[in-house]
Amino acid sequence: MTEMDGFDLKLLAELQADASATNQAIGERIGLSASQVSRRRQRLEAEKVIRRYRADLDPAALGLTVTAFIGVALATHSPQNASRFRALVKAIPAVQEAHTMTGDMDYLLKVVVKDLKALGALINDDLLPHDSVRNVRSFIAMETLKDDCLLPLD
Amino acid sequence: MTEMDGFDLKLLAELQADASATNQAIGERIGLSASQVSRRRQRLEAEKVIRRYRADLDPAALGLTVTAFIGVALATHSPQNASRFRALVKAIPAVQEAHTMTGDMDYLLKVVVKDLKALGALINDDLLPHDSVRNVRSFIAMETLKDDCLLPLD
DNA sequence: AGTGAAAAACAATGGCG
DNA sequence: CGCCATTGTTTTTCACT
Repeated sequence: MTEMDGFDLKLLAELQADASATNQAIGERIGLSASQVSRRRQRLEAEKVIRRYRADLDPAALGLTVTAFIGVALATHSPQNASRFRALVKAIPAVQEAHTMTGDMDYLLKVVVKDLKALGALINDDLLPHDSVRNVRSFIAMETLKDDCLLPLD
Repeated sequence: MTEMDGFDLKLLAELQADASATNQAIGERIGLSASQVSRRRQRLEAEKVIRRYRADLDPAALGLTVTAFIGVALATHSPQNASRFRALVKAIPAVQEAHTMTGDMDYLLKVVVKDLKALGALINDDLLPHDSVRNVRSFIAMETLKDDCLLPLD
């Protein structure tokens, strides 16, 4: 992995905030020519510092009104059980994030669904019946104050 | 907000998975000409269904190795206190998400930091000393199984 | 609602200072 | 690393169905 200088960090900051800006426009803001922005960008893509480009959609506009976090405790901690649970969460599109956690819960999921009924269905029909799951505890987000997904770049 | 048809949903699914694909390539996959993809895309942008385009960066490549969730209880639930806490989390770049929650914790934050030391500093220097905060409880992600940010589009 | 072919904008290279 | 010119690609617009 190559060293990153201040220009790279500024470029990354611009790109994660708005990837639709032209190399020219970004260059003007960070003090670099368009061709240099292009070159650095290609390097950062090749190095996989930039993983991909994506459109950021508005959940509310798509009728997805409920965000919730679900803490999951597994039935046992056998490797088989863990891998079956992994497959389960990967197969559920509503699951945005899944982390294995320290502390009393084994997994923490972030889910986005249409309404509370869909959340209930997800928990009762998908999660709880699965053999690997012992129990779940859900926390519903009433309001989202911040969700910008902008990594802190020093 | 205009009605969305099957083409729009397919287009959105493509764009949130890979926004660097050309209109031509997307058109071939969803069965539309490049010019139609362009026109629909502009409409979805104008309607703010597409909020923006972002580069998805690799936290590990940037030295951000720790993801944690922090549950926060406020000292009091006065409007002033709530708005001061909002300002606080918006001012901390390490905070990726902040939600007000049902249940026993008032806020749930998702933070990404360099290491455990930085997490400790964030909690002890930024969060706890703030007058609006009563206490916090943190959960550290050991491993992230899924973090694709792809909204479920029926 | 859609296509296809122009025109305009942009990205990507290479050479040079 | 900036600048310039060139080439190839992509987006966007327009005429048409």
